Amino acid sequence: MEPADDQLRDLLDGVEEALPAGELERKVRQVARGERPPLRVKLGLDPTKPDIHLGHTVQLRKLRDFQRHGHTAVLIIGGFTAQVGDPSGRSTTRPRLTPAEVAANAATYLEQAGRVLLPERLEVVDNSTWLGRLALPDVLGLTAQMTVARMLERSDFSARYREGRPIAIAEFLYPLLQGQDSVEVTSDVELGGTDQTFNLLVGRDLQQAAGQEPQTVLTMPLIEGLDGSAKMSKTAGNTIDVDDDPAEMFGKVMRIRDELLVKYLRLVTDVPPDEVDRVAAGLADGSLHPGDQKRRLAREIVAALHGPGDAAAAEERFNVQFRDRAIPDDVPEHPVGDDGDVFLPALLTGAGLAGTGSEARRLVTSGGVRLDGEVLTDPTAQLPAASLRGRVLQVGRRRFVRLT
RNA sequence: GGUGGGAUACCCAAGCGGCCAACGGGGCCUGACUGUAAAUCAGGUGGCUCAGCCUUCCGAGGUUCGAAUCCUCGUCCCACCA
Repeated sequence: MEPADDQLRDLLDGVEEALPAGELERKVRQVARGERPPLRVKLGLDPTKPDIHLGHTVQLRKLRDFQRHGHTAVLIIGGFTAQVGDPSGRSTTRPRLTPAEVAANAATYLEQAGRVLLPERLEVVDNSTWLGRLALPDVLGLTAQMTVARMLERSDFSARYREGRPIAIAEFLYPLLQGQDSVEVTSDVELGGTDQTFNLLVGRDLQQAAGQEPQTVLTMPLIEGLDGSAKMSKTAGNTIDVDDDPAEMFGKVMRIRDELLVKYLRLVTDVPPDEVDRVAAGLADGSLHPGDQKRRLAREIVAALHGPGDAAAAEERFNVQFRDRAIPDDVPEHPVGDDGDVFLPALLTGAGLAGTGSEARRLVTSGGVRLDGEVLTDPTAQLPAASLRGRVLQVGRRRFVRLT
């Protein structure tokens, strides 16, 4: 184990809050002195949606930091808790998922989380293995540890309560279940987003009641999504998904707001902290151009999740499509008939470039449809099928189809 | 359990018998500008081979020449009281 100071600087980089203050330092030093085994660091992911996005990777990356320093990552797939629904930060009750949906999501989560985590010093467990076996007396025992008043101290609950929106009793149970996970895996540290603080602290209480040393709580900042305002979430539809293909991922990163650049650089890339500080200063005094730095960010992110080769290819494609405003060469194909005329709105909907004929007409009317770069103006054009073969139909700046 | 109020397009929200495919805002889409950033500006945002037609305003009936608007029943939501 390396010197504890270096390790601590690394582990605390980007961390929003470490509770209680100084506890992580103490634990890490104990490990460094050989007074205790490597730390067991817990991160829970509820497979409520099919894909992991960049927001999740903030925590996964932190978990990997611990792995790199010799600690053990305990990744909990919340097969059971996903069906309860985490109320954190929610203004409404989450829709409940079926076990089948949860199982399907869990499979993709594991694969996607694996792109960030190291394969060694990794434990993966599904909390339905123990939570699913709790009997009513066990559940009552858990609920006895928490008071309604404490639950209502949470801003998300109190806001909902005040505004008369429903809070399901199952939602009160959620933090207790998450805390029970900590008892089951005897975690020394638990990671989570800042909106998880309450849940993470409940784990401490339950561990103490079970005679365990309570876990240290480490919260990571939430990152904003593509729209720049809300936190990144599937519900808001503003995610950059781990599973996005390289070109799409590169393009999405280029679309984030400038204000988020430094935060992303710090939280979702391997760029060293000192370097991030240097970039931040350069952007502030105008010596660095945001466009260049965003390119770099996009390269870093795509390279980390797909590979350097894919990152270079994605950037090249980006240059062609947006800098040169040319037509990329790997566009999907759509067959046109052999003979007769093709009605333009039908062609657009058939190729998936418009949802309805009406929408297609509107797109043409507003000048958003191009054929080989040439703007089409007649919304009801009848085009000879033979003349379309091999040409590229385009809607807006991003959607292309090659007619064959 | 009682008494009031409400359900309008993706979201919020006007409309309260014809001028309503339905004001306004948000979001989203397209265009201009640009660094596929932000900000700004313009247009669009139910369907349909579209100067027209068709289907919409929680659901089912009804009144009327005519209903999102009035009546009846049903469903769901909210507030106050218990």
